[in-house]
Amino acid sequence: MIENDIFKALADPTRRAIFEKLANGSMNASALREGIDISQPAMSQHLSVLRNASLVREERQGRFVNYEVNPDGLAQIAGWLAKYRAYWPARIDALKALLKEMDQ
Amino acid sequence: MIENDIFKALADPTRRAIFEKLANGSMNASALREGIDISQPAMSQHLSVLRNASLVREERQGRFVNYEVNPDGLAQIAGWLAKYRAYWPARIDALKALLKEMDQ
DNA sequence: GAATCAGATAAGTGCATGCTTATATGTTTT
DNA sequence: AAAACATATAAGCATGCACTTATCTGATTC
Repeated sequence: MIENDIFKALADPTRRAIFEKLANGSMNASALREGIDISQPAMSQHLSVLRNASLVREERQGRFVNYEVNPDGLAQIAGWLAKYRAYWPARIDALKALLKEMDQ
Repeated sequence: MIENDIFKALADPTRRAIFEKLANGSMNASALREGIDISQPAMSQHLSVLRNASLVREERQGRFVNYEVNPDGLAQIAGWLAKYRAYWPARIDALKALLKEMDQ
């Protein structure tokens, strides 16, 4: 199940950090390692998990592999979340605040 | 980190099933077990994880413990997702379709 | 074409996690 | 107050998962 792959992929803080980094601009696997204390194989494995969860996608460029956010995965989460929007009104103010805070 | 707790909690399909069930109406731990092949302790442990992730909350009623969706957890996910809404336009049609589909 | 480089894969290891059985806690019923 | 009941906790076990080192593949450079 893809939904399961997505949540499992995001259950790891390192993978969320990688994803966040990619969200600020696509880059190759080596560049992604900068600033994160992680071995080359570990990064490769994390990227594989994110790829299988349709959270990122790759594009080979010569001997580099460029990675970028794949909106499909995000849409899946949005879809999952939407099932429960009946419960959002209770938290709508907190959400608005959160969004505003993030816009600064 | 609470964000981590939330994604880890949702990474388990049984817990997502429990959460979904609660989203359709609050109920006690025993009622939750119906239809899901799961032991009493396992259910109790899953509920503990969901509780710690602020995805559900409990309310003791006599010797029963009533569980219900806690909007706080959902708001956290919505907040996380919002950080990446720059990528939503690319998938906005798919999302709309998803939402419409879910409304039937 | 040999050396170098980016990245993926393989195999092994330790810790996290979801389950089990057994037992404890707290509440209601008789 | 004893029995029954709803739920939680404890302890042990098997599997999953994130990491490691070693090696492989494919592309580039010299």
